[in-house]
Amino acid sequence: MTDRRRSVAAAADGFMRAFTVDDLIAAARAHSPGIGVATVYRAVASMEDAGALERVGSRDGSALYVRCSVEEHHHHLVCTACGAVAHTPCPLGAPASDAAHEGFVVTSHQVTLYGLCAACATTGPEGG
Amino acid sequence: MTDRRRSVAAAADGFMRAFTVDDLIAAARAHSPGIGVATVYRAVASMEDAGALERVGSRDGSALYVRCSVEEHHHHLVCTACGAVAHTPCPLGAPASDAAHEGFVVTSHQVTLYGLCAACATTGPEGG
DNA sequence: TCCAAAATGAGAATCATTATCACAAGTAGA
DNA sequence: TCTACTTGTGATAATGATTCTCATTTTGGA
Repeated sequence: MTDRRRSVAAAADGFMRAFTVDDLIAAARAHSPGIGVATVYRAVASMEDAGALERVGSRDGSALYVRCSVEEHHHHLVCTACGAVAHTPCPLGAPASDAAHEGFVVTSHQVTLYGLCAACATTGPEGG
Repeated sequence: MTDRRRSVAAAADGFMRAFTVDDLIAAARAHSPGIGVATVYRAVASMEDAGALERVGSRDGSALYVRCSVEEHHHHLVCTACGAVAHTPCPLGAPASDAAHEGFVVTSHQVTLYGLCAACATTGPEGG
């Protein structure tokens, strides 16, 4: 792993919520001022490949990512108010991964739960 | 509903699998030869708004859609071999929509199951 | 040190999507 | 009929995220 990739990983670690590649570029430049756009995109691709990043939708045409430090199969809770992301155990379990649905053999799945994080749910919509 | 929008809806009805907007433009032109790109995008937006189309991920940077004629809450089974899409009842049920996960109040969710449709599962990877 | 392979940065290129604009069709009121 | 207004349309420019290219630098092994 190179110095640049370490910077990108560190920058990703710093986010408490979902981020775009653009956010990540800005954060990575705090660690490595001259780092280029293409380098961050390449780092994101390889981290996504390794399971260290996961895409959780998009915002205004940009892909949204979250950092995944956990190894086991899990999914994400995305707060629609503040963008905070939490991990949750897979709510589907074996049925989704193994079962056949009218002849359709499911091999993988993608689940994202949207709602309000504890803080936003407590303060209400006007609580910011 | 205008003639153009009817053409787009009819074109969408003709797909047995997920399609891109580009696919849809080509199909819509079979019905309305001169239909413009922007018109199809506008029709897609309004159909998605009305629940008649649903986005099920992307392929090569283009959004993928499926036609949704069913009204009730459901999700999609996407065949990774041939792209066929089937509807399936929500595998999560009430827990996902109502329950709190460590203070996180879930209000909506997105589930997509990937695998092989009956035809591709039967013929095997080399059969498709 | 020397070498091959991989990584990097700058910026151009690509391409899906959106915005703009002039025009046509439809509606309502007088 | 005439006018004002709204909405849909097609062509095309603009936007912007992402990828590609290429010369250079870095890395890891011997």
